[in-house]
Amino acid sequence: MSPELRADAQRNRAAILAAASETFAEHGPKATTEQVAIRAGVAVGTVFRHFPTKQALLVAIMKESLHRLIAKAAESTLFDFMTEIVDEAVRTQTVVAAFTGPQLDIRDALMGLTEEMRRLLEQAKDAGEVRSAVQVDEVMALLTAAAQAAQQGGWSVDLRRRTLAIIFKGLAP
Amino acid sequence: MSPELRADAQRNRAAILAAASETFAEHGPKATTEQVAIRAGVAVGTVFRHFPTKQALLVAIMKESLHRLIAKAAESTLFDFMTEIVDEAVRTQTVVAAFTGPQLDIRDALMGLTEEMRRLLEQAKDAGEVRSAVQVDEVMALLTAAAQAAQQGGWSVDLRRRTLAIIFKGLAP
DNA sequence: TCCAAAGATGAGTCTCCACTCAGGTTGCGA
DNA sequence: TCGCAACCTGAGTGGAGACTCATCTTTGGA
Repeated sequence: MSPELRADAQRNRAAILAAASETFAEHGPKATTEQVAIRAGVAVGTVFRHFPTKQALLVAIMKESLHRLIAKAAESTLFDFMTEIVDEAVRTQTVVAAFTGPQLDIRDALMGLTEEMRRLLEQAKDAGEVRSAVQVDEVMALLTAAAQAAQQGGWSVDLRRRTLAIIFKGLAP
Repeated sequence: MSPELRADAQRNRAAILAAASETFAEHGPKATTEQVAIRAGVAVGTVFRHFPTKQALLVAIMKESLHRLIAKAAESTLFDFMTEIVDEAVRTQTVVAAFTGPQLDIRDALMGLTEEMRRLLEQAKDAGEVRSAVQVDEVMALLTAAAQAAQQGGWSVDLRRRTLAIIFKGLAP
């Protein structure tokens, strides 16, 4: 589909993605393009050759974050998965940014995450761990709220566990 | 304490505070100083004469927001108060900004809010509406999380009610 | 090996915004 | 009423950060 990239271009693109992933995870979306370029061992112009805008690069990273999460959902349970996502949000700022991102591509990935949540939710209901009246949007709302606040408020592991415990009790029958 | 302001200066200061309150409530902390100045019918220089930095002005507004909330706590119950705060957060962006603000002055006001929450929490425990094991920091964490997410996610009234209902159930005995 | 096209470079442009200050205006005490 | 200190004004300064592009370098097919 894409007209083959030259070898050096491929190398640089990979380096930029890796660097952006780390940089945005660490400093959030407000990290500069130059920070990414330096970390990738490349000039700013090169970053813009591969990604037309900083936003486009960010979106690529956020999608990657979400897809990594979605992949983990397969072999998990609702409560474990929610815990994992909140923990991941504290680790990498990109996750929370993705939850708030208005970009179309991200909306799609978020929809994918929602689908997985729906599946885990049904599973939890069948196991009698969650009230049958609970809806997915409520679970997603609670999840994004906890993830966002945990990250921005610098919640300790302990506080995260206790807060989630209250939420889980709220979901239980 | 302060050396009397001239009449016009007093008028302008009041206009600036009112304008800033509306502007920041509407557009959040990223609103520009010039937007505030225009709304106050004043030149930018005047804004900076009354408040040394934009941050200082923002802090003044955020403190005001918090104190207004604290005042309402007196004649409310825990669950009603939490609902009210989340609703207010959706209305005025300043509230959420205050929850995340690292400024010292705000930390003080937040402490005041925490004290009120502690009081309402004890009251709710006595009424048998909340488990005695629940701690204030957990309640504050859940509150800020819901407020922040509701505001940034544009939660509908309905979703806010349903989400809070789950949290309340999680707090109940 | 050679060279044209693809790619890389990084100083420079552009835009936005907080903040300043020289010069004009106004309130108010004497 | 006068005079001046307190105020106000808004064009200008400085810095940050996204993005560009003329110029140089590298790749890979002939």
